[in-house]
Amino acid sequence: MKKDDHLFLIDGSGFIFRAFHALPPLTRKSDGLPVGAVSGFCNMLWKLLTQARDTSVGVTPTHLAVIFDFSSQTFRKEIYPDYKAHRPPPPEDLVPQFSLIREATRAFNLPCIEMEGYEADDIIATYARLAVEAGGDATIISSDKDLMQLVGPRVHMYDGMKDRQIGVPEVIEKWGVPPEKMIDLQALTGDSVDNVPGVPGIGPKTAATLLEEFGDLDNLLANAETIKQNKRRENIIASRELVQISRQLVTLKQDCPVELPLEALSLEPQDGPKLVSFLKAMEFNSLTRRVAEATGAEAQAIDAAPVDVEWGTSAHGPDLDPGAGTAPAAKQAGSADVGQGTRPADLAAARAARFAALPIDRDGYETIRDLTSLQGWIEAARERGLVAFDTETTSLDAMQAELVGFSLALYDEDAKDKPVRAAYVPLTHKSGHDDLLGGGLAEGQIRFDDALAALKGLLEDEAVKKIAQNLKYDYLVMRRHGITVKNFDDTMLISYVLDSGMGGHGMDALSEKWLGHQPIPYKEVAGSGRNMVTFDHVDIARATAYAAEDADVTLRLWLVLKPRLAAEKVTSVYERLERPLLPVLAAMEERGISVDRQILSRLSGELAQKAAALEDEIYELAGERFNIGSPKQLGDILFGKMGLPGGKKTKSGQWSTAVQVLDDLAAEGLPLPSRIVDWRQMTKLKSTYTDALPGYIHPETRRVHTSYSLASTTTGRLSSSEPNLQNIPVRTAEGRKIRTAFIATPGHKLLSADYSQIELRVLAHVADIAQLKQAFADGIDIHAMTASEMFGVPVEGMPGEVRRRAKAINFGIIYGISAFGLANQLAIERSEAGDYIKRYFERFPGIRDYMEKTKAEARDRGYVETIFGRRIHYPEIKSSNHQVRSFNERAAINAPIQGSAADIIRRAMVRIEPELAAAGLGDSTKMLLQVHDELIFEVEDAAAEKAQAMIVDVMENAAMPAVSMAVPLKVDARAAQNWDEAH
DNA sequence: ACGTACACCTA
DNA sequence: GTAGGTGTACGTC
Repeated sequence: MKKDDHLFLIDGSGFIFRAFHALPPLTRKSDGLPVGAVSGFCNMLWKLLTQARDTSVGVTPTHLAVIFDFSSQTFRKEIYPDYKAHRPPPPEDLVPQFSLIREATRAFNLPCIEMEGYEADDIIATYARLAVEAGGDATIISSDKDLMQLVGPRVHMYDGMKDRQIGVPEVIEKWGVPPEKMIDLQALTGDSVDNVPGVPGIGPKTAATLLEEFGDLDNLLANAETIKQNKRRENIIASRELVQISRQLVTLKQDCPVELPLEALSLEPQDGPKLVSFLKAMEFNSLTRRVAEATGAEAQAIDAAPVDVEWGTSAHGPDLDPGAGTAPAAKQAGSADVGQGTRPADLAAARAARFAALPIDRDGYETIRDLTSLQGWIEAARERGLVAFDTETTSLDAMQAELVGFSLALYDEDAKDKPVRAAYVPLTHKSGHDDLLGGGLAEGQIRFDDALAALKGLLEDEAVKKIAQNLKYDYLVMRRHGITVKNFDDTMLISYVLDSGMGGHGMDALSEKWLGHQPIPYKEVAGSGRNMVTFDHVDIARATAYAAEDADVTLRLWLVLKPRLAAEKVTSVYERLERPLLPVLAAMEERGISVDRQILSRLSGELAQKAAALEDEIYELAGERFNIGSPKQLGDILFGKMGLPGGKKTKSGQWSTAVQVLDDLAAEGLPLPSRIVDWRQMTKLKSTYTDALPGYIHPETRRVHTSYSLASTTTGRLSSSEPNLQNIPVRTAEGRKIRTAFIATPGHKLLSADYSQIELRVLAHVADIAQLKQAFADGIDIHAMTASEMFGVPVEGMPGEVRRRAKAINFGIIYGISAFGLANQLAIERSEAGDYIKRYFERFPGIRDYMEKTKAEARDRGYVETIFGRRIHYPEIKSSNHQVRSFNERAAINAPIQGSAADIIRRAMVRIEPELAAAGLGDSTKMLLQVHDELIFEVEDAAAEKAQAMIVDVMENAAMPAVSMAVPLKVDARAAQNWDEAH
């Protein structure tokens, strides 16, 4: 190679992925072979070979090579085992294209270079260096930022898809640093795709600023102490060592022992017939024609080349099986049950130690493909009386999900090295790919009905304990096939009872926490986004690894967690408040509630008209059109352009346009803020409710089925989602109209029963406040009583404003009051709010004592308790950060109150259905919804009165006999045609 | 496609 | 001041 020679280095691996995602899907016509990326690749190569001078590269190559990754096992994994650890498998349609692209390269008569242990980027770096040393130039065909560190006066990059040259100025423009500092920048920011660690909170912009200021990374790390921003300084200092590793990871190796010398990359003339033969085989007709014309080959006379396609696991291509080799090495095993005593605490500790040490063996999972084997597993489960169970389906929505398969796991106590074995039973996996027929059933699956019949016997067997994670989901799926799971445990609920406040209770989090094991992410099995497939299109071997692992992990979690319930004395919380609620909620979800589409549609139209009219007024008043829904644009108009007073900033420095701010401006008589507040209300109601709710109407049941989460609050409350039916508007008349769309079926009524002031009653009970207890016993207006005590105003003829303030204080107490918060709520000075609180505590010293006692308990034990023994942990209550500590203190004060109320309604919910059934109301009265202190039923007209009395009775006595409340619980109930009138 | 900020609905 | 979920805008991968 000599001066003026020009080497093109094509990043083949990068191109494959980019082409696949950027280009429309293309398949070979005759057999559906996916070839979109191959087509893009061939077109680009041809263009570069024939017209490079006419593109923005502007030169014709004299040398050219296409470089590929060999495998993901490179020297970088030795430096940092997690490097590229989270890579999902390539999309199914891309797999066969890896080998095709290599064949394409050879068909073009070009060197195809890959080296074991090195990434394509390293080889490119090496050849670029060699070319420059030989006096030539190099152009790298790629847009990957990882290669930008190589850019210099003699080395350029070219983005073939955008026809854009990338030189030193372009790198600076995009990243804010010159190419030689790209390594430092990448080390600082890290790379989430390749799993290169960086400094948290530092992105490209911050990194560039820092490098500008300190010159380079070494200098930055040496002088990190001088950085002003607290968080940033701490993060950089804490990440020092990782950043050094990251620098090694992102630095390309320019001295790979390449086999081919530069001379071997010299461009040779095309072998027309060979190339045409390949292109014909790919059925790229227009390119075939162009190449034939240019090379003088007789396209008609040339046969399509035989092409081998590698569909499965290939020696090439990155991480086709990310499951392999990523299982953590066994930790210090220690002998299995040494030290195991008979006490639950010892058992729990020994189990935790044992299973954390025992690696998970995905290769040992079995795929059950015939009924006899399944019956064998079921028999084994019966012998043990214990089996872990998990379903695989087509949807996260249990009401829509189609069963695809299920997995089982069994425990062999005596098998020291392999105590858990697991299997997957595929049922409705599809064969083949997206062909026109949609793919029939894959072979080797048990007939659906036969498998379900066998499974039904097991799941409904009271003598066999079924263990699952988040069983409510599987329970519902099985219910829809006529199976009711009996005798179960749910590891999610066990964890929730044991460790509320200590992090999530999902399987991945629990597995990581207790087993030190990361289960295969769902994304890696089914893909994500545009490429996601439903589970029935996952290859059965992969599905087995994923599904059986879930059952395996669930069983291990149960073995670790279950003994802790007794050891930590919270068994009754689990057995009385959690486990029995699961079937109750499943039934409520399965029933759903009837929502009138027409009412919502009419409301939506009304809201749209009102919003449109307001929009016109707003644009007129503002003097220009803008996006009213953008707080940023709105803030700029109000406080920038119009210069209105009273602007406050949000914590990110934007103008606040919160309703409080706008209301203040509206109170000054300004029309614009008031229109905006109205517009917000209209569009909120429209988008969140009238437009969204109809989309949740189930196609078959024609009802709306929310999903309740039993374990996503810290306090014991439920949460509702998809849709959230716990936040349907009620405060304003406009909003309440939405509730009129929730209706009873003909011949029925909706019955709403809600606890009156339940949290204040709980407070009166737990804090033992004489005046409060007396007031509730006498049925006095509690807020008026509070106001009377505090301000010495008689209850008779009390001004509304006085009562409103007392009410805000009462709520404040429940929320762990602060002067800051109360001042905000009442729009008064902080000092005035402080005075109120002081006066309140003078009148109700017992409340102050209770709060101090609760905080001390949280500090001493790390948790607080509800009156039924539910524990809520506050691991950060001793934080040295004042804000964090105060927040935890307020939450700890609130938790026993909110949580006890939540426990009471849970108890009511568990009891209500058996009571109704015993009274012969089981068929006529159905519980549908729970909204924290309210239960909504659908009841036949004739049964409404009797049901109402019974429901009120159960709810008011729900704390008994576990706790005898020092104040009565009061429940208001009403039945009507819709939820608005019933409430 | 995904995450965060903001705003706002409920108890 | 407690506990949630969702829609929109907007920035980044």
